Amino acid sequence: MIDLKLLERDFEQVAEALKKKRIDEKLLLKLKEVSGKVKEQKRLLESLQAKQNANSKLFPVYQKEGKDISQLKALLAQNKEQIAKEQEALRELEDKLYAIALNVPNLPDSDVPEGEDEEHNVELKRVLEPKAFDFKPKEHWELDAIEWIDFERGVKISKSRFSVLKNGASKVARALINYMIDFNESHGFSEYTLPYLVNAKALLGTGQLPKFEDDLFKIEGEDLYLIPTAEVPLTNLYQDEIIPKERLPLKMTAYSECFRKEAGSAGRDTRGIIRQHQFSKVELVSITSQEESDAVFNEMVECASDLLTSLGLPHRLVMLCGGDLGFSAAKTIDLEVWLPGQGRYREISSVSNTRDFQARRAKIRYKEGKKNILAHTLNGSSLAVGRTLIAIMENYQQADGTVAIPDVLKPYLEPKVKIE
RNA sequence: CGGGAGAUGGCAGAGCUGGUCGAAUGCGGCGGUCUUGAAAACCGUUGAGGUUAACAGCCUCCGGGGGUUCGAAUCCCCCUCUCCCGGCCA
Repeated sequence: MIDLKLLERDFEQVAEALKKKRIDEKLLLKLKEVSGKVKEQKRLLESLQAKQNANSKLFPVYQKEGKDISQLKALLAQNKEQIAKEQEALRELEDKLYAIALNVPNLPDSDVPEGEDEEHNVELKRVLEPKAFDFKPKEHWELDAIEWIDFERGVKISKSRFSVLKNGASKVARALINYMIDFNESHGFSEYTLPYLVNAKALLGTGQLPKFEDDLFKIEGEDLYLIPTAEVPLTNLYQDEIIPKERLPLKMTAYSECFRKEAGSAGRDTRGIIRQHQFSKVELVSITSQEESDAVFNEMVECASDLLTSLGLPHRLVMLCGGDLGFSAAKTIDLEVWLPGQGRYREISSVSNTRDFQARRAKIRYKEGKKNILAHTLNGSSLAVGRTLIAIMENYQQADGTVAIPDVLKPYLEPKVKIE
């Protein structure tokens, strides 16, 4: 949630920043107005409550003195009625406030480039040269000689956009998960194993709800949803907590399956396993003080980039422009891996700093001296496992249709499995 | 899924015959005295959010929601969660 005090104090700054995310100033004006009304209503209600409290305390005194209390009683009964009325009014205003406020995205950082969509993202750097093939590289779903992915049977037992890995793909995917987690641990992230089902409060905390309910799989009759990313359980581990500052930054990593309805993705990436309803991912989440979030952000980007480099996968870093930035993010750097079959770079990781946006929703704070301060939360895919698998398949494919294995993965595939 | 007990401040744990209770006490934390230093002992301090120039005052919060009352942590109803017993199960 955005800072309503900032909105009140410096409307121009907020409006200017959110222009990058194409948020209409009118909406913000409305928000400011409602926020002001809430405050005013609260003041009114509180003065009535103060009166009620003060007068109620007179009862034991009057009784001791043997005074008549009937008049006082009548007075307070009347006041009570008014309190109920004003309380109802306040509730309505607050509902209105949250209905707007929870749907306003985070403010982009000042260094986020302007732009409509992904066309305007800014490439920061490229790492590793794509290697030259002396044959025409195939796309991953064309490498059918090795029988690594079974699309038809995945659909048969579930529905479209579900698939089955087998043979070498299963082995490599599992090796990747272990490798990534070990890699992250060596960079100071500690490992967690988490629930794949979380409640609405958690999803509200990280910003998936209330606005993006359509993208989530919900369990019927329960207050539970399948997680769209481990970011949700990981970040919310600390919801409603006040963390001593000395314990920051908290750096966490977790493997999980991710589940997304991808309601708006019809027709895109329908072939292969680029875009699935279920996919594996190793995630990074950090909770930091306000001062150190930039430094940790860079560490996370570097961690993901180095991981790709260690796997020998050419990739580039891209700074998202305002229009392409996610709802909760103040700043995002995507890592795009080179897919020779497609002949282009495709997103494989995305690292975001949400500043205090999620922390305000989830009430994640830290204590500095006597003060409680909203933390900064950051998240990033270490790497999406399925897409990494694709990248390995396409970048390491041989002329005969088999796939070589990156050296760093080999220890994770012992005892040797036959990969072909 | 059935039966029983419970949910209070960082933790433990009183209060629950309704009224100066945001809440005793212990532990922990912080500050101090003492000490070469530390421990012990002693003194003080120590929940969160909002309003505000203000750590003055005021309001809200004793799992969540609703009710009774002038007044509720305390009484009533609903929900959720936790623990114990049984059932089922990896």
